[in-house]
Amino acid sequence: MDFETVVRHLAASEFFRGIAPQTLERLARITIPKTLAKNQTLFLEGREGRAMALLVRGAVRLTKSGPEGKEIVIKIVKAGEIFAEVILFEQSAYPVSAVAVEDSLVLLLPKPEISCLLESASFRNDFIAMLMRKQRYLAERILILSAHDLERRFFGFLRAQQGEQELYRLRLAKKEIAAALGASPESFSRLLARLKEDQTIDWRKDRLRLPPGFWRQYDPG
Amino acid sequence: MDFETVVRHLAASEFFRGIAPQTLERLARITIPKTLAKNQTLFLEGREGRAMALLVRGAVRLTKSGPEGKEIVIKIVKAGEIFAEVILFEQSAYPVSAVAVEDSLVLLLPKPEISCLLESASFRNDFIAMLMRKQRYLAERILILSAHDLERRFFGFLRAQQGEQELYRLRLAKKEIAAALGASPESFSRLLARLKEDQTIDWRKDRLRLPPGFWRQYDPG
DNA sequence: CGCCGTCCTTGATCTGTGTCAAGAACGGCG
DNA sequence: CGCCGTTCTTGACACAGATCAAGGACGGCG
Repeated sequence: MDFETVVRHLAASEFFRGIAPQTLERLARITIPKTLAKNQTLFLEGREGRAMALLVRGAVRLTKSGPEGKEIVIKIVKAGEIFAEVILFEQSAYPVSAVAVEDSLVLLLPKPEISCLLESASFRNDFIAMLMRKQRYLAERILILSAHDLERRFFGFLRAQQGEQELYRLRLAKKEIAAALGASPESFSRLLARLKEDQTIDWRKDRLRLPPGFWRQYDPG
Repeated sequence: MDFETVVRHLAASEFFRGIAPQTLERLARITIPKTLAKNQTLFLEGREGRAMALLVRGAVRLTKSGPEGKEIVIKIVKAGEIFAEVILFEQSAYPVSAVAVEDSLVLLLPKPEISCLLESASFRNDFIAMLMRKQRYLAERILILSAHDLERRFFGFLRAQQGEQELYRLRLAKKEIAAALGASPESFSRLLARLKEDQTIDWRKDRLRLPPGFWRQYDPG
């Protein structure tokens, strides 16, 4: 990938929007673009790292592993988002593993340059605001995983992923979604069977349709 | 509480350690000290707020409420920690409720002054590092809640609270601990009964004793 | 001391979800 | 097209933990 393209991707990202052009070029000079095939691992939990990542295209699953090799999904990163920024301060080991769930393109941004950018008050504010949004997201996820049943988690997932639509395009495999919901593929399959039975959803291939006005009468609890 | 005491508390906190004395005094001038009785609410989820908080003494439970009034504990804040810093950027509504679990003392630090402090590179680094620690904590908590059984969560809680000791002082009521573990009081009570039966623990009043070498042979998974 | 409210325990039962197993559907590839 | 590995579904079963209910212990206070 050529330099110009990297600059364009950076400039297009919500995150680096406000950065001065020459700063951006300096940044672009040290960013490492990397394409990931579906299921390819970007980094593993516990490994050392010195770069944070901007996901330009695709989707990446962040997981932590529990007892007996159980993998818990912490977050599915979507295009435009930053991840692994935790590496920039204090600790140098990734707290999660990152695996592409679709063919993806990431830009790796080495640590030192980012620290410089933080001198700028506006970038700093954006950066901190991003961290706080993540903190809220994780707190919310704790709530969802421990207080919502699978059905609620599923509709919450849909909304988080693509907003309150009537028609969804699901690019992830069902077992991927099950994992993201913190459930087994079997349980998720049973949930879908039940919802189909009740006429609440209509799922064909990767398209999911909800009845009109579904979200209006839906109570997130 | 007098001005000098506030300055002393601020200076003593790990968080404001590196701050210049005159800056600290300026900060102290606008901080609002507040004592909380056990079970007193500091703020409620969803309410507007403009101040973050430093817990000087005591302990505070942060919760989110789920369907049917179920309260999920996100974190138990211990003395010396900052909380509600999420209020400083982007959104002005608290994402959690904060209730004292012991008699406590908090210092409320209004937003504008903190923004100024971020100009200092060293404070900024500490601040961001703190945010990242929290992010790790929350990700870890997601793992613990969804992949560890109650017994593991209990020992993990002990360690997180007071490190790997043989003797613990538990200031919280059992039902508080149960809630912090994401379990019902009944389940927790049964767990304790079982562990007592197995001679793994000895719990009298608020003192808990583990057999010597317990942590060496304990596998966190 | 005795009362009362709260916390704790214990038992019985319920339920959502995990696990195991086996077949069915799908999708890529030769 | 047919094969084979993967994913998906379905059924039977297991189990941790929730819930409901009731009794017991404790602590504060009059």
